[in-house]
Amino acid sequence: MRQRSRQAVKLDDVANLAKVSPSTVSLFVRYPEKVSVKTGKKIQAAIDELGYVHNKIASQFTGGRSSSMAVIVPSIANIIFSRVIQQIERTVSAAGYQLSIASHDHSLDKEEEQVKAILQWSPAVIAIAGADHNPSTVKMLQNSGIPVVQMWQIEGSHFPAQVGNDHTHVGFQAAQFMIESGCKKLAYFTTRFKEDIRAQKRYQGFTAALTATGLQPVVVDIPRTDNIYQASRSLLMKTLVKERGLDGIFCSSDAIASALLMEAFDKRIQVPQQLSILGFGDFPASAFLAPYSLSSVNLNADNMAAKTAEMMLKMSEDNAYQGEIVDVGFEIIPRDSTNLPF
Amino acid sequence: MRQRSRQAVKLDDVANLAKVSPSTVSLFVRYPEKVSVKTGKKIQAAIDELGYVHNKIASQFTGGRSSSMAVIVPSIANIIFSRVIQQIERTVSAAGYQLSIASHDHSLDKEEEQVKAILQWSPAVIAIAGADHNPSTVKMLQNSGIPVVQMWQIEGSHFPAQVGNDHTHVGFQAAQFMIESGCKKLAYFTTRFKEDIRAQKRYQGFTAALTATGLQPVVVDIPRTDNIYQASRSLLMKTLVKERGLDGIFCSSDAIASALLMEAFDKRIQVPQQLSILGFGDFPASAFLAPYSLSSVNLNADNMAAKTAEMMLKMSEDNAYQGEIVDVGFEIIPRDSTNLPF
DNA sequence: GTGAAAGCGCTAACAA
DNA sequence: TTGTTAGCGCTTTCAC
Repeated sequence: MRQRSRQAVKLDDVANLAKVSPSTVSLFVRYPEKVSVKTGKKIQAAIDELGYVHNKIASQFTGGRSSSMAVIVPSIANIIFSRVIQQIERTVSAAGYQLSIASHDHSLDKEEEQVKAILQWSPAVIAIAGADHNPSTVKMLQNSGIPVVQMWQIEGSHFPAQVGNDHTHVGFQAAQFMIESGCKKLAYFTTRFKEDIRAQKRYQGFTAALTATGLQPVVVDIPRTDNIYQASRSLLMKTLVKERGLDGIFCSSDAIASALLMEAFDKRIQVPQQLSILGFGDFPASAFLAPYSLSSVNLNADNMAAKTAEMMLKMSEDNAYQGEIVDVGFEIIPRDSTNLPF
Repeated sequence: MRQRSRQAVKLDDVANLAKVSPSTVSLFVRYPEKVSVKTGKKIQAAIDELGYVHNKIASQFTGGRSSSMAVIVPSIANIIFSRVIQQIERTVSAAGYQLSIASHDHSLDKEEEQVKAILQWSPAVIAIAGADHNPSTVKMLQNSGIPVVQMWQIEGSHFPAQVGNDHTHVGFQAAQFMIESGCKKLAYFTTRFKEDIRAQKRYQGFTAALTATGLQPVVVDIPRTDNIYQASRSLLMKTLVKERGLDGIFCSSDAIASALLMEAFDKRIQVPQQLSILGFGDFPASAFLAPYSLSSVNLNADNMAAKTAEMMLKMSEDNAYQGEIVDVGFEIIPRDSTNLPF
């Protein structure tokens, strides 16, 4: 690793030049308002002249105050997470925190490693997606004394701070919606079903609603691939042939759903008369697809991100605040790809 | 801010329990292979028993080795950046680095702030998107002694390490392609034109190619909005009416392009006979849109991300390595939305 | 509002 | 391969 040369300009140098004590400079750098205007000006002049950069590493080392935060998600590239990360970054960076990110691609072991690595930096707060982790991951987090915000999902009870949705419930409502809109045989299209715990939860809810109505769910687990659109499209006709009478599909993401929509159009399958398609995530494009717009489950992700960021800040600033459980709710947005429920 | 309690278990405690010296523990924690197997086992046992977490802050403070890296982009939510970040995170975290991210939404002043904040943490390397920055931003980076990888764009000469594309050239080639495929009147659809410097560069190249052929470019700057798909769609007909004879559009992203494609379909505009549409970024969905797939400029973003990450690691590990300029190239992918060039 | 003194937890030399 | 020693740059008392 690159050897960092010893810091060129340090706080003491600024103090010397400004003819004040180091502790005054330290105060000024962190809380400018706590220093008299006159002294502040002198110090600022010295800082500018020397090009001093405040050393956060030394600062945090000494003072025990952390001004970094971390967020751990399965995937950064997934549009739904990237939007959330974007918003969290915006909020916490405006409050003076540096944001670290880690992703683990739905591997609980990788997640454990990522948590371990993050704890070594003692961030002020950690936001982690999902409720299911390796036992040792949970233990590490709990022992660390670092506050955790569980996001995305509000199931499970490892942490008192949770912002997100009950995915089992989402799945249940989705099935309900499709049944009420007239579907007689339903499938659940997903990918990485083995790894994606939230997708499993939604499927559980989906199944519960179906069996309550005497229906049998079909699962299609789209093989892992470089391009989910291609993979999804290639499975539609096969599935329709194999599962005769299939007239409704609930997808694990709008990417899958819009791919199916495109394939249905190409193959002249009437949507929604012959086939209803319901997405998940309500991507920005979904409302504006042609010829059919895509019905989808909107997760209030922006609201979730805002609430998560807010809670992160609050937990960082206020020791006593333990967080709370916020169900941000969801909404099934009916568009062209599904019939209206009767 | 939350007051971190003094560290419960420290390296010295581990050393005491394992009956070795602190420096041996330190060595073991960082380079396990440099300690004898026997001693290593003792130390590991002590670490496990005490639940010791290595303090990277103290480590970095003392030793001057940084094991964090930072990446600065205009936007995290933009699919093209989120994929790049994902890949960089994967690579550098596998090499033991923590990745910080910052975004500035195309504001050079915000970028400057973000750079300042990041420098305070003295990361091992900084990757920054784009070649244009405030002069003081460049100065800060250069004075910091921290290696910088300029990514996304290889124009400009502030830093010897650059990975990306020549966006002026991309714009030129795009125009060339559309002219050769028969377009007589071309428009450039973009958004945030004032802020997005790369979009401007592409437009410059685009214009250069047009004027060389005696054509006049039209620019449509889509107003800032919450949903680019909606905003793009709503501008197509207006533009076609206003700019009679318009028969080709080069878009600043595949999001805009696919929205126009949808709108064209809805309005029964023949694509590509009446109107050619060329995207930028080659989103995963673009090849699989129906009824027309979208022609687009593929930027080899995955390759760019890989090269960037590789260079970041190399610059971190090897003091002497100054980086290099890598043009990852691009490819215009002809699909249904454009005619074949004659 | 400002200054003096002590020490945070670790690593880098060096020595053994 | 392991131990000893010194000190990184800052913040935090506690004075004044």
